[in-house]
Amino acid sequence: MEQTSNESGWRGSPDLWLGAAYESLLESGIDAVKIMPLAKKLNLSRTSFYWFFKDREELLDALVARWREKNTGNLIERTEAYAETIAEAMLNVFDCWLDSELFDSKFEFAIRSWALQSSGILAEVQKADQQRLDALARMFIRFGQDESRADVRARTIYLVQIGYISMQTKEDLSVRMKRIPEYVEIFTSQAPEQRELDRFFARHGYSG
Amino acid sequence: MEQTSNESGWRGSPDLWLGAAYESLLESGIDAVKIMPLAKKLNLSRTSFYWFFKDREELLDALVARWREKNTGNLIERTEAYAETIAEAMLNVFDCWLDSELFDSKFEFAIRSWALQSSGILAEVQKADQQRLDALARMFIRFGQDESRADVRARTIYLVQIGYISMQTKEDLSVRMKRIPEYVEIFTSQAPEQRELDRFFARHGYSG
DNA sequence: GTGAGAATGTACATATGTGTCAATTCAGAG
DNA sequence: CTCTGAATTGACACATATGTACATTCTCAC
Repeated sequence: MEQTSNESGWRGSPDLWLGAAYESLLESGIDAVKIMPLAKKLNLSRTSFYWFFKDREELLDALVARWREKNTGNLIERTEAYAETIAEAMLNVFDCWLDSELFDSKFEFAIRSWALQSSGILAEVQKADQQRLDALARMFIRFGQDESRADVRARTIYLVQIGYISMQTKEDLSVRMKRIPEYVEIFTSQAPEQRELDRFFARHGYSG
Repeated sequence: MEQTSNESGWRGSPDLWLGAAYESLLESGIDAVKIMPLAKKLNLSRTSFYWFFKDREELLDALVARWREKNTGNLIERTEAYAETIAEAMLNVFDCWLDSELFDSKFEFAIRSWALQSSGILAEVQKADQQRLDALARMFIRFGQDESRADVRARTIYLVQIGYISMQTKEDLSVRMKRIPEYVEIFTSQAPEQRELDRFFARHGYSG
């Protein structure tokens, strides 16, 4: 139910409204992020919203900022993590797809859907895509792939994940884990070592 | 500007409204498919809509039906087309991603975004995903892959395409064509023959 | 406790959307 | 030419949204 920054006796706060906006965005898309429904959800008078935000626009901007800061940063960080082999590096990136602390898939999907109706958001999304693709390609190059190969492989990995998000599948951890070795092999042309897999499974609390 | 079934002297028709709805859906998402804006777009009185459709609901249903009939059918058909090698079969499927007559990517994306806010649509989309994935897996099995491998590869191909759609990239034909051989190799572990590529390029009016 | 100002609430003006109904227009058959 | 019913329209009732102005309440520091 999201109830941050409520130390002071006041009921509302920018974060409270932003949190409610976030939830509505994920559940029903940007057109559901309206002040009246949010007020009802928070049991606050609609107009008190305007004490914290100039208008709806300002709330939406805050929402985009939140997304920008979370998803792209962590992904790039994972592409740069220490790894001995390309297979291990790949598994580092997979961390993002399994840990919602690192990458918020539902948020990502909601933002991309929003991009359909706003060219400003579309530009944001495409900037993020480029940054992420570049980071992935750098990873392949670091492990000795030539540039064109690195580019297509970076794309493949990234597209699979975006596709996965867009499918909105709710799968069991074990189902997804079973596919991991095969994915690593497809994306890197190199099967992961058992110890690499074990390390990966362990950090996601899965016992193969 | 879409102006089908206008033989009779009347200005409106169910198809005219449906066409306008389709355009608005693709441009701005399902929440933009409202009767008032459509009427403005068509220069018709808002209320004449109700002569052809019971209500907005009925229009949206017609929109989903249109999608269902187009995209899934053609994709499955391409997975079953004649091919001598798995690489050639793969290229048959790629036809869909390059020919908007076979697969309407923007339509697909708009429907998937809609699924975010409607559980009915989500169910439709997930049924379509399953049918398409099954067809792709059957293709790999036909060429001798074991079931688990076929499943992951089918997924990879499909997810890449859904991801591509979700990225909403507008790329040059030549840029995409250059990546084709590499994709075939990643997805099938088999490089395509030059003659296979040539046949593919030819049917998409591209001279390598 | 009291005052300042942070936070909330009520009332108003305005815009956009849905759907019904009764009146009207219009194309084509007879 | 005129009748008929297909297609169109404007007026109405209603719901939901935004944002402003002003009054009110509540919390905390003093």
